Amino acid sequence: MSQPDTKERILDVAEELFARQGFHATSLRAITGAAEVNLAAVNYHFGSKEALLDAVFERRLTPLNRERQARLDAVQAVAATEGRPLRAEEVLRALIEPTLRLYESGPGASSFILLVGRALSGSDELVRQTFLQHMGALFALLLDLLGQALPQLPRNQLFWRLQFALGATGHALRWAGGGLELPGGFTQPPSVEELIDMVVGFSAAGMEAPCP
Amino acid sequence: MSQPDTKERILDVAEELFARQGFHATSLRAITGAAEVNLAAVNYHFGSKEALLDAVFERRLTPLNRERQARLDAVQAVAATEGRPLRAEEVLRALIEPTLRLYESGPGASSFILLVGRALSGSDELVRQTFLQHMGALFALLLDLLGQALPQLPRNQLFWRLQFALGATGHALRWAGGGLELPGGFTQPPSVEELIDMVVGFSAAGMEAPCP
DNA sequence: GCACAATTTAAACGAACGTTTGATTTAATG
DNA sequence: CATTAAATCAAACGTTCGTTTAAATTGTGC
Repeated sequence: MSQPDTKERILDVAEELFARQGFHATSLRAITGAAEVNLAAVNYHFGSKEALLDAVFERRLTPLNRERQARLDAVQAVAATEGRPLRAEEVLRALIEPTLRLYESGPGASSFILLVGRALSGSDELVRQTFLQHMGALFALLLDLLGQALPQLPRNQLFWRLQFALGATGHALRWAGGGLELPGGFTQPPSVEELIDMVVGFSAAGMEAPCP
Repeated sequence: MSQPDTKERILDVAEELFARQGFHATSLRAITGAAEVNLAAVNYHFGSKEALLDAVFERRLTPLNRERQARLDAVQAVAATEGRPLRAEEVLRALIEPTLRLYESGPGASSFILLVGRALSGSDELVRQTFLQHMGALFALLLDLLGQALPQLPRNQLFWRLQFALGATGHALRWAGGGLELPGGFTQPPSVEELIDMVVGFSAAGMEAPCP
């Protein structure tokens, strides 16, 4: 018999299958089968399949958002004591780095990274809405801080460039989470460090592009 | 009775529903119901649901890729006659602009734009594979041209930056296709022209960022 | 050890899915 | 008009889905 904690085992398997196959394409029978629990366990412990999705996000996103908030606070504090304006690069890094660093916290985390990447892309509206619900007001704060870092950029341009940065980041998360296969296999995947530097550098340069 | 062309009506509806709800979440009954044709019509005319997805991509992507190829050829020719190296901005524009300009070709095209945006994000592996199959060797050509435009950039960096650019572009396509709702609604959607300029400008700046 | 709640189990529910069938209608051809 | 192929149709196929039920099992407090 496996470990006794049925809820955790269900969460682990659901996280992986929701990420790799999508929410709709994953059946409760596939989840409970892989988790070696009874089919009815999901409805007993979580209530429904949708509530299970919510619990998958909740488990990881609560501590992750706490860390993101702390890093954004720290970035603001450092800029204030140094008497300089915020830099777009450090704001983006405070958002992106904790997410990709989840990769180092265990084998199951890469599935969650992939799930976030796919939630960002909004292919499944239910997954995207559940994700955004857990993100709360973080996007508004992000927009505000980037507005301070790029005061010369019109609000409209700022909003869309942030969207593009999120699009690039989501793509990076999907790669890092193993959700996309390398075409031709001619390029080896980078380390987490390198990927963070690349996507932050790319996004920061895009946001700081001269206004056309 | 409606128009006689059953196949076209099925393609139109399938394009819209596959884009808005996803491939797995769209049933043949929903498609045939909205198209006002018999349930068996899909299997009769296309063979299967998967073959229908293939036909949806085929109808738009064949002429679209012809135009993309022509524009990439033109960009190379102009740079050659002017005796200067390629610019990343014009290469990216040759790829992105024809796609987003589909928006002006009719009301149904926005659904296809959304579908491409979601295929790029790879949330449904079957949709992504079908899409990539129709894209053929275009990605390899793109990588080659961008390598000419940015000769100082290591091949690895180039590959990943192109991925980020595709991620940003995919996000723009999903917005333009109406697949994502504006949060808070505080920003009005831009025109197609503006969106093209913004995403091309963002991506080109990201690709040309100094090597860290 | 007994009563009681929490959990797990096997089985079944109705609904929806993609696909197939065979009859029927429509269109085209000589 | 008669014949034949193409297209449409209603109906059913077997499968899988999320959810529910009620009995069986396990764990807990007295």
